[in-house]
Amino acid sequence: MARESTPNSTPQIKAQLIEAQDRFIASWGRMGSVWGISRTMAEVHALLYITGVPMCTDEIMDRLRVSRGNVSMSVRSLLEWAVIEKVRLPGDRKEYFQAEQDVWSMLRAIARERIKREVDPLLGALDEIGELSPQIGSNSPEDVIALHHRLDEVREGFGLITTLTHKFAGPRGAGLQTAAKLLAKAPVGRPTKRHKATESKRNPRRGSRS
Amino acid sequence: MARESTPNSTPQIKAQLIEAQDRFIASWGRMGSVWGISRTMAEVHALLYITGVPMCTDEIMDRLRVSRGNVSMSVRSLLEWAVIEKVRLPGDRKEYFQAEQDVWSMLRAIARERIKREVDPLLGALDEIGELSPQIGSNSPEDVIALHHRLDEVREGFGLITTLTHKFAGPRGAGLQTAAKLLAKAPVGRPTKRHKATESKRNPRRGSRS
DNA sequence: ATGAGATTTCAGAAAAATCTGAAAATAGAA
DNA sequence: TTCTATTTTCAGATTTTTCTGAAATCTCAT
Repeated sequence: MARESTPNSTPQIKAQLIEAQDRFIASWGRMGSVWGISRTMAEVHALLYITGVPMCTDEIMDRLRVSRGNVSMSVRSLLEWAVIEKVRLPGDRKEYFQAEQDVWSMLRAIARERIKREVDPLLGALDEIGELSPQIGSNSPEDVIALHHRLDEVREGFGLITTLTHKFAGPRGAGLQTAAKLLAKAPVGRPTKRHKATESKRNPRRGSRS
Repeated sequence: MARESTPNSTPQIKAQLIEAQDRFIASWGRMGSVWGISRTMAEVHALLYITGVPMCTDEIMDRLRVSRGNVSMSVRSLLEWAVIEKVRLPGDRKEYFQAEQDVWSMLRAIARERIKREVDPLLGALDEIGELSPQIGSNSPEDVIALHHRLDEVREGFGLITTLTHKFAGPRGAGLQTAAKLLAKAPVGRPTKRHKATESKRNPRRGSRS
């Protein structure tokens, strides 16, 4: 039950531990920016996850060397993502935060959020565009038909992805993990015969320029 | 075979068509920034995909209103992603570009690239961190054990994801589509019983504060 | 209610990403 | 090879995102 420190902890080991944590935090933070979340937000999450210790705003500020405002906003987003939660310690007025400790729940949260922010808006836009574009009649010009065809394909592809995400990446449940294991065993589909340029046979350039 | 224009195309319809294309391009471009690729790169791809027409640098510049340098760099990235390809028209010195027309191939490319840029570096870092951190002995302090445990969990989770991606998102083949359909049918896993705070029983704060 | 401590907000500062434009490099035709 | 259309490169400009810090707001024990 860890008191002043943990058993057997030499200062030497403690330093290595912190070094390792910092490296993890840095890597996770770097990824964060690639995921479209701020570096700090990712770092706060990494810190809470890798240490497993609930921390308050000041502790996070000190450890990551970032401003109070930044921590406040990052924490709020993480709470929305549901990958950390508030903890109150009796007799302490501060709020502490602790990370969800199950990796899969974390991965599900990431998947969910990304779909929400990336795919849903696209699907919405696709619907609007479909309505707005010239409707298909008995003898529409071929480029109008092609447009609808492509819009439909994109909608179908991303639609399927959204459905799957809702199915497997709910905030609770072993969905993602199940899916992953299922797929790991499944045989992979045979390559399709290459059909480049499904649409533009030969080269449909020339004309239809301006 | 479309000559001066397409059959039945009134100027009215043509305008609507272009309007719809532009909206698609704009949406795709917006998504691009969320995917960590530049807006222009996404727009170039959208333009080539939605029109289906091979275009040269100047045509892309004119349609998207961006600089030559920007188009050049975007096109290069798209070629690396393998979602567009070069086309040469005999008797024309310019290079034309045309988009892969199969949505799934496009989705696979996106998945592949994201894994390469986001997950692979993380896995590399995790290995390094594992070596660098205090090694586990017969009676290591509990926080060192916990660190290794968490590093392993993360590595395992993302490792599985990488494996799946390599399996299902190769540049050829119907892998992703197969996987998606497979999953769409599969029964979803039963929710796990909630086990919050797996790690920190009670509240392991106090002490170990430094 | 009061007030000390804690959190949120947000305008402006700082940093990062993206884009431009023109010079340099390249590549095809003759 | 030479000439020229085309492409690439990259320093600096622009735009976007993120961060800071302090004032405003909130909240809870008394």
